[in-house]
Amino acid sequence: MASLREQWRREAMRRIQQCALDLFDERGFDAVTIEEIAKAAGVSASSVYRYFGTKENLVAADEFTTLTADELANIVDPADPIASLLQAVRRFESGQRDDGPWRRVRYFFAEPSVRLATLAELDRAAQRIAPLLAETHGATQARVMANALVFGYFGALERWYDDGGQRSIADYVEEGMAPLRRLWAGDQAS
Amino acid sequence: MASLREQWRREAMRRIQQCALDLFDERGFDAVTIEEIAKAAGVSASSVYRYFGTKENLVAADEFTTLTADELANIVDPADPIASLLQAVRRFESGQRDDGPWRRVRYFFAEPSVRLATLAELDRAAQRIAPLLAETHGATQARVMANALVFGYFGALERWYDDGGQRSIADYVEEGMAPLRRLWAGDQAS
DNA sequence: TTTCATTCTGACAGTGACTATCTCCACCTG
DNA sequence: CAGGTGGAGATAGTCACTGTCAGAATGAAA
Repeated sequence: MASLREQWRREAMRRIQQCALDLFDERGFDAVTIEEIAKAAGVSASSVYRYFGTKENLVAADEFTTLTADELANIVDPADPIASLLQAVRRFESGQRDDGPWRRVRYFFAEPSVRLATLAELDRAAQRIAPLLAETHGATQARVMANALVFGYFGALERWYDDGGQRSIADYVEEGMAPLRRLWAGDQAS
Repeated sequence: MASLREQWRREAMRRIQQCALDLFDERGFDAVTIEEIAKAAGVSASSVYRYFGTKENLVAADEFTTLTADELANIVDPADPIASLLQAVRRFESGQRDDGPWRRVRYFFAEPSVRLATLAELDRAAQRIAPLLAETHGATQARVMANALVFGYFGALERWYDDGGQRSIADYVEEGMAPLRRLWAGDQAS
């Protein structure tokens, strides 16, 4: 399954993303062109677009997006999705390369266009999560709850950023989303 | 205050938006260029950008954005913001011109780039609403709740769209956001 | 009414993100 | 190894968007 092509593709994507972040950190997001990133990573501009689609996705592209429907269903617990979220956040925080989440997440809030791309990611995530929540609620309520969950997380993440990223992200999620959690606490009893 | 210039500006914006929607309906969003819209509305392309900033905002630009901080504070009731939202939605639905909300809202969900612009609008709205909710909760919880509120509304709106826009939007908001409302029901007692 | 300052408009040129298309070469398969 | 496939690079083109500048309409002061 990990064919030679697929392997090389993953490696190229990682290299492109690293080069892009290096350049962005050095000269600012807007001042760097795709052409320069491609040259730095030793690929063509076409490939950068093939892999990432947009310039913003060089930063906003999340491992989360690549999950299959089955994997997602395994992660999300319909009875307590916020616990699932917390678990995923903790894994994300410890799983980042040496520099931690700050380097990438910084751009979510510092660069408006990247913020937008992040909102798009979350929107797509909510669309995938909503059906999983429809077991306990109706379709409309499930859709609302999925959005509340996903974008509520974004709000907590922004608070983390506004505070300078000192404490852990999970702390902010746990504190900020505690009220939302009450919404599912009732379901468990039924 | 309604100076001659301001008056003409409002009229021009309305005309540009109408021409844009006409062209979009006729030939599709992507197939229409700003230049064509400008020509149809009898203004320069520069003016279109001056007024709306982006092509997407020709559709997504909401009266909501133009509210001052004071007006917003008057609308949003921190003790029951969902009631405030419902009120605003009902006013919006009845206040639309003859064709109803469908014509514009359709693009929110049919055209991906417009959807993005709408998310950006909502994001900005949440940032403004969060401080108003901070009286009852902490800053982080207020931020999360503001996002849950605003993007939850978006979810309900999408359900309305998916169902073909037959029933009223307020119905979907009321049904879909009922669980969220419980979060503030506790505050009233205290 | 004339004059001056301000502000908005249109025109123009430029940038760069993104798309479409083609050719070519490296990988998989029989 | 031969033929098929799909992904990579190169190129040209589109168009959203920006910056700048001169000129015209506005509003106020002389």
